[in-house]
Amino acid sequence: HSVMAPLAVSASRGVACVFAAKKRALVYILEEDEDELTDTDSAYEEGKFCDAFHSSTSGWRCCESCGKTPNPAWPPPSQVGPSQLEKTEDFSWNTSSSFVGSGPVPWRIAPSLFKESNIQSDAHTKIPFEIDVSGGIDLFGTSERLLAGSPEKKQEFSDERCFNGKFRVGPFDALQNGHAALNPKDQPLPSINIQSTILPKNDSSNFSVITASSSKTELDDTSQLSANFSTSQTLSVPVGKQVGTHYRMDGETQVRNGKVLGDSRGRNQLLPRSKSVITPLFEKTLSASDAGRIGRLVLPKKCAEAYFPPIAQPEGVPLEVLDVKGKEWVFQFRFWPNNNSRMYVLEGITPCIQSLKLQAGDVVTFSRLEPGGKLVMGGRKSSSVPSSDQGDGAVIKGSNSLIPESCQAKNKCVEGIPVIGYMKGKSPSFFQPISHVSKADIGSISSEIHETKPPYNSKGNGSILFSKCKRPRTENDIALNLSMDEAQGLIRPAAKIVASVFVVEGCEIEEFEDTAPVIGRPTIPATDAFGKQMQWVQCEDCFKWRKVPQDALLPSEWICSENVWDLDRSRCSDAEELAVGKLQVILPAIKKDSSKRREITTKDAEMFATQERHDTRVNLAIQADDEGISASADSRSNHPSEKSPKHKQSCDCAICSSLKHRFRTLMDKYVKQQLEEVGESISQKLNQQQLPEQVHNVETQAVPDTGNITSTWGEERKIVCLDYHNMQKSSSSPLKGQIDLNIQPEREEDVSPVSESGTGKQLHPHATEKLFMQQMPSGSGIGNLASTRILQDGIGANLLSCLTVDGGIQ
DNA sequence: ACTCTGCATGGTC
DNA sequence: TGACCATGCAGAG
Repeated sequence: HSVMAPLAVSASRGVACVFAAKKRALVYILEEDEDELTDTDSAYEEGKFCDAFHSSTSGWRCCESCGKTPNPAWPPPSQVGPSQLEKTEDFSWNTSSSFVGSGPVPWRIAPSLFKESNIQSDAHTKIPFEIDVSGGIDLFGTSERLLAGSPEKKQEFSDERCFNGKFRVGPFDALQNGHAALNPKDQPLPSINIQSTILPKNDSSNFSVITASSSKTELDDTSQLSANFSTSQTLSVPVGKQVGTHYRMDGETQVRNGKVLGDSRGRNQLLPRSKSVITPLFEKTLSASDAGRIGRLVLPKKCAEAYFPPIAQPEGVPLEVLDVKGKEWVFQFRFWPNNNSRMYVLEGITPCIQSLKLQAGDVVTFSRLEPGGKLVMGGRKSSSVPSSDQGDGAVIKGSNSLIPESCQAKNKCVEGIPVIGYMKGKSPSFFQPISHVSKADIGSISSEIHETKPPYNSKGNGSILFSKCKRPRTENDIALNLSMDEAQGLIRPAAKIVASVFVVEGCEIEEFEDTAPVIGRPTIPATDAFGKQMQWVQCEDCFKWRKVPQDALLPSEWICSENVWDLDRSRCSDAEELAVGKLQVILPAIKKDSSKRREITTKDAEMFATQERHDTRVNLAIQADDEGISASADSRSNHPSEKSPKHKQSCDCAICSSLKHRFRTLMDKYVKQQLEEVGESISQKLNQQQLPEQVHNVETQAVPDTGNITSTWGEERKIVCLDYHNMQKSSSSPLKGQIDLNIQPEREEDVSPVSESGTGKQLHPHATEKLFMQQMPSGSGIGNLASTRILQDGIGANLLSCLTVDGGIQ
């Protein structure tokens, strides 16, 4: 440890620490809220590096024993031409002066997905995209879709990307001999956690770059894109049928227009037939000069230094590049001295640009194809990516015209998180994490160009959230940033639709094909006397509980009249199937007398305010997704209703439905988790007290002969579900457990009871928990969960009641 | 006169 | 204020 001295620290957002030893260095950017990494211990403890810390060996190095090695940003010496090797000598990472150039690259992830998982990419994690494509390389983004890194964990497909040559590296610019060192690990908001690292690989100054790729990729029906992570997690997505896909991956960094391309989605513009790994590097919007006849493409300095071979002489080196068509080009990669700096250019690109039919305003992308380490150059027509690079700017669907000039001119404000998923065709991307998703992103998505926006801000702003775009971020922007992850959690597949689940970086990704997710009224799964699966649902109007088929997908405002399965109970005036007493045993949370709903307390008001904020975000997310760019523009500053149609409670649009359904799923999971804890406590209690008979009692009471609660989730879960329902009802919300899709953002801070009372809706899991806790008597000594109470009160018949009550704990 | 090359300038961040 | 980069421009070919 002693040899590892911090070379640089402190960044406006986050802390960058550089450790160098024996010509090896590592830049590590800490998350904003993380404690400053001041020693290697912490890094090691966080599992950033080797699985085993080699205390006997100084410096970070290619760890043979762990198999973790720096990720070469550029092909190893063997793959680099002689001239390049020559140059590398000039750029050796010498001891403490190792870094020059880029500083921390801001990484952001889709909030929710990884928020829970708290995924932290291993600094050495490589997230190239293993692509198996049969459609050839798509350079124009007409068929692009990216999978990327931080599923959010930073995201957000990871996120530091370089667009137009600018890394989002914060104040920390570590350059050595003109080579940028990137190491983004920035996850300000709940989002995809992406880390990018450039490590000096050896004395010959080859450096490694771990890039999080994020790009959008739209694949043809036969294409397959898979992201192969060094962590052995793989993502295989049948692109052609991806309707809604949750990607949760940690990504690496890429640069796009100076921004590292590193989202959770890897742009697979390059689609070789054979399985190859493509690591998106960066992209740049062609300027007039770039696209001019001169044939010189100005390369973003940091990108050039990070991903192109190091050059010591202005003459540079010839660079072989493949285009999407597989054609090989040779450009001269060189630089001009400029203000004591360098201006990197690719010369001789005109033929290639023309071949790709690119022009000023279009985007040229650079990726690296493995094996071989060849550079692949792609392009994307600007027309296909409306305002894509302008990110935060006001954007109108399909048009760049509304992009703030400041953003357009410099391709700044490129922000947003790579679209996590997308809806084929014109469907909005349900799963795009609103967080960090710029309006432009939304716009591009809605326009069938599922473009991934590098969150990277050209000028090294370092944070998507703090884009240098002149337009001040509005409250709605923030809401968007916070809501998509949550919104994602609300989406669930339609009835009978089984999502394909695959795991990426330990995160489950649900993929739905061809069927938009839906939202249904919460129900309580159960089994009837014949052992048949069914579910209980409460009428929206009379609050009576009815049995419906297990596969029944009910609208959020389901009422008795819609009970087509039991016409004898298709009216609110019809009696319930179960006697009150029995029903209460089964559904203890039921409170049939709405008049007895407890009054809203201050705490409740706060709780509801939280809900409202949450829902507002969801609402915004919905709008953004649903209405594309125009919606985004609306949501930015105005209440949805002011410029766009409201989503009614009964709205059955795909987005609303999806969110509602997803919410239910999420709720189930949450409840299950909580109940597992409760159950665990109970089990412990039982073991301690040795009261098996009480357990029996519980089961007996919870499983009446009629309407037995299904064992699908276990008893605990059932109980919580009931409580959940009860809480909903007890919210005194006129909306009764529905998501208010039209909450005004302006009211986010409005915590008045009046406000709350009018915005009752389904609770976000966390909100539910909060409410749950708030409902517990403060002096009851109840801990975080009812389990505590259960332990205190014992188990058995008290179990159910202790968890449910008129909105509180009995 | 035109193109290419290298550098300088100025705007933006 | 400095870095970056788009573009202009002058000199050379």
